[in-house]
Amino acid sequence: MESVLRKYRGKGFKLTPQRIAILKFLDGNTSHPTAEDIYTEIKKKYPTVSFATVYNTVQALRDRGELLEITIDPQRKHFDPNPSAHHHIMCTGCGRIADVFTDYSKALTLPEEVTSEFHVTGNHVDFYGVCSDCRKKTN
Amino acid sequence: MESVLRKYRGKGFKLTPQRIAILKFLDGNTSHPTAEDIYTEIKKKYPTVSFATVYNTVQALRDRGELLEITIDPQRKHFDPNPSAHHHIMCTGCGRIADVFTDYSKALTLPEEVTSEFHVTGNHVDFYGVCSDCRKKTN
DNA sequence: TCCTATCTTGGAATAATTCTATTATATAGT
DNA sequence: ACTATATAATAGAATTATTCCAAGATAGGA
Ligand SMILES: [Mn+2]
Ligand SMILES: [Mn+2]
Ligand SMILES: [Zn+2]
Ligand SMILES: [Zn+2]
Repeated sequence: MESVLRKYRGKGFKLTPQRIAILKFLDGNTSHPTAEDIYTEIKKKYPTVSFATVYNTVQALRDRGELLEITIDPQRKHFDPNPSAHHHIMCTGCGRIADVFTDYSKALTLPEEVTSEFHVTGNHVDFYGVCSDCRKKTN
Repeated sequence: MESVLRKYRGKGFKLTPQRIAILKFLDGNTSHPTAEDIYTEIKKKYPTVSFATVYNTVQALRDRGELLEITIDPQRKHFDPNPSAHHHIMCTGCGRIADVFTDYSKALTLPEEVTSEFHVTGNHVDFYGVCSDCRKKTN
């Protein structure tokens, strides 16, 4: 879609072919890819693309609030092009990460001993479970 | 305390001097140390200790359910010798991680679209904020 | 079209973690 | 207390994730 690119034009964000490919790959992507996932995909069209470009681009997007770093997986970072407040569930079998769009903000209040010490700026709920595919396999 | 060691005697868990030092360091420790934090501490008494021993020991403890891996920090893993269900808040200034003992389990229900796909086994809430020390500094 | 700040790239550097082969030792069983 | 052996400690290499760097390339404003 052109709309993906329109968002970045004239904002001091250079739209190079590699970046455009990354933006298109991320646009609407709910798979929570790792840097390697992105790299592997972009490499199909731009075989000379480097990891540095992938990391540079996700950092630039993160700095603009267009992308989140997900820490749910102890092994590596995952990236999420949906920067709106939501949560995640990871399958402990295959590592797949899915979205959870429930708003828990009302319930996630903190005790006074914490709020007196911290100015709270955000929260994120990690759920863990086993997906249906993995349940079939282990059965 | 001897009680720390008593828990592991006669359970196929060898109590070597290095492990005892690690267990004592972790016992009641609420600082959520990294592997390096543990290594640095144990090295004071056992200068030849290796990272492999630290990682081997925390893995053994994790496998026994005596220790949790905390993923709240995108930079590195932290370890928590308190395996009971609780949550964390990290200061985005200094990286300090504090405990949150509120029980949110009642509120953290998942929509049917998620529960139909995942057998949920656990959850963890990450809070982010700025601690009072860091607020002073930035002011 | 030209200029230049910004980007891309390969490769090196860094950092976190895991692996491997060897040596050492805690502890169960005698 | 002694021994045997399963388990652990160690150094260092390997792996993996991520960042840094210097040199050449280019997007996009003037
Ligand atoms: Mn998401
Ligand atoms: Mn804790
Ligand atoms: Zn799965
Ligand atoms: Zn702080």
